[in-house]
Amino acid sequence: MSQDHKTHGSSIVLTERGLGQLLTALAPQQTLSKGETKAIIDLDPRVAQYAPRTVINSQGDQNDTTYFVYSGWGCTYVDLPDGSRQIADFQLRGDIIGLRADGATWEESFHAISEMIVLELSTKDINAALGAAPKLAIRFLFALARKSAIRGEHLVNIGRRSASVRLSHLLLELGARLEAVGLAGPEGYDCPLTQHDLADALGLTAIHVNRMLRELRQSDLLSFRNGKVVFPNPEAVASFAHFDGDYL
Amino acid sequence: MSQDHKTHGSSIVLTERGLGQLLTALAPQQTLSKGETKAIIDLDPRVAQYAPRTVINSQGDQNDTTYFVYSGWGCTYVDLPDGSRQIADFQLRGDIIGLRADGATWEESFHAISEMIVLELSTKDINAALGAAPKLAIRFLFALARKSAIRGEHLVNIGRRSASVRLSHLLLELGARLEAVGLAGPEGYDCPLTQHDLADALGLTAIHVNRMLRELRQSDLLSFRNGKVVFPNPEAVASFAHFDGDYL
DNA sequence: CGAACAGTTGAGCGCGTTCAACCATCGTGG
DNA sequence: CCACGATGGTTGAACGCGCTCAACTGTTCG
Repeated sequence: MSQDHKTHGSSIVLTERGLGQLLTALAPQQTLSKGETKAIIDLDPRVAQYAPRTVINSQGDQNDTTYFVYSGWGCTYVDLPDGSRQIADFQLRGDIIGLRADGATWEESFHAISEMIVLELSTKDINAALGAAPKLAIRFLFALARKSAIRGEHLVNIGRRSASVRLSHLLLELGARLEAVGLAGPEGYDCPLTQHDLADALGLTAIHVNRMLRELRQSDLLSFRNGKVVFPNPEAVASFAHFDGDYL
Repeated sequence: MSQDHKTHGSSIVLTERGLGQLLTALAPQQTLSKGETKAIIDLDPRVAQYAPRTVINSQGDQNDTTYFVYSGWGCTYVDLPDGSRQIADFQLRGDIIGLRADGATWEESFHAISEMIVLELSTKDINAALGAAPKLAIRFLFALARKSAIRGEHLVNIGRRSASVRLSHLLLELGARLEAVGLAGPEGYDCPLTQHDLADALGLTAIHVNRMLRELRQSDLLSFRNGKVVFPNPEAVASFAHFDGDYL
């Protein structure tokens, strides 16, 4: 527990070889070529570890950092003047956070939910490197397009679906994303989220999330207790939630 | 009035010089260099015109097209099994739609609200060209990052704000985006949206949008009648809606 | 042992919905 | 030319989903 993990995380020193291994694990959707891996390593990324429930980057910070998630759960969100919070997306292994135009402001905060290990790179350096590594730029483009599709699905979810469907859909999405990086099976997964986190992602209150979870449990659609999400009947929930993972 | 404008639009033939002019108008946020413009022209884009209220691209279509908006208003949305609709974003002059990984499916529909003129390019061709034109790839990356930020703000809007604030926020956002491309002043703009469109973007019903518009009009915050949005007191609405255009 | 935090359950309220009319405008065809 | 249907907008009444307020339980950590 470093003295400054709240804003900077504790730094971990890795050999170049270790970094390469991290990176191969970082691109689950699309394997990086050797050249691409090298392009990132040349940027001299910092590997940082953050304790659970710490802020990694706060909205409005003039912070020039882009993050790659190696392990743990995080979320990007915005705090509102009235004290409420909206989570835009959860950040899991392999996700990229904060990629943007050099100089553009970053209007969301980034928070570690469980303990996280992330790669930190200078956004400016990345932008410079992308010019020389077009293949890498395209990969980032597609990663961003995927993230954008996920946000689109969240919009549909919050805008047009009932609370119980909304909740099941999100838990199914997280399951599918975790499965893609080998952290879940079709029957369930470990989930460090609180009911409050879920509420903030779904535009609900924690109290109502609680009631919906009970309802879903009682209808044998899914159960979320003690940090474990379980789908007793995967087809049944998917159909109930109108979940189709093609957008992922 | 082509016989097939419903799915394909009527094609317009332009000289290379005309295309160049179109493109300079297309990148309002960031001026394209000559080389970049040429890279796009080399892709042999098709200029198409769509009648108001026609579908340009339907969700699930195996369509390999990326669109650039030259003029008019459109929206990307998804239709749900129960007949409701969620608009993810409105598409205005200069916006890019449908950029994605080669082969990735496109889970949203694209609809012309007013008459639209758009550039159509093969996504595959774009992907190929980006490899050779890294600068262009970075521009697209940033355009996408901006779109992603807009979606994030829409999530906040739908998830955590009351109907009247939500509505004002969206109308302010559209105003700011139009202003950036020279189609609006701070005091208002022409808007071809129906109350139903607004409802579908905001996760509300058209009936409630109607009531909120009346409320906002009566409190002198904004008026939207006969296709014109007017802000009698721009500072007052912005403060009421907690609108800060930095994310745009 | 007590404080802090997450989860649980109940009662009642209110925002936004649904259902139902009705009006205004516009393009069309008899 | 006017009748007509279609579309978008407007208003009222009542319902209900999800919220607020409040109390209580369970667990973890100092």
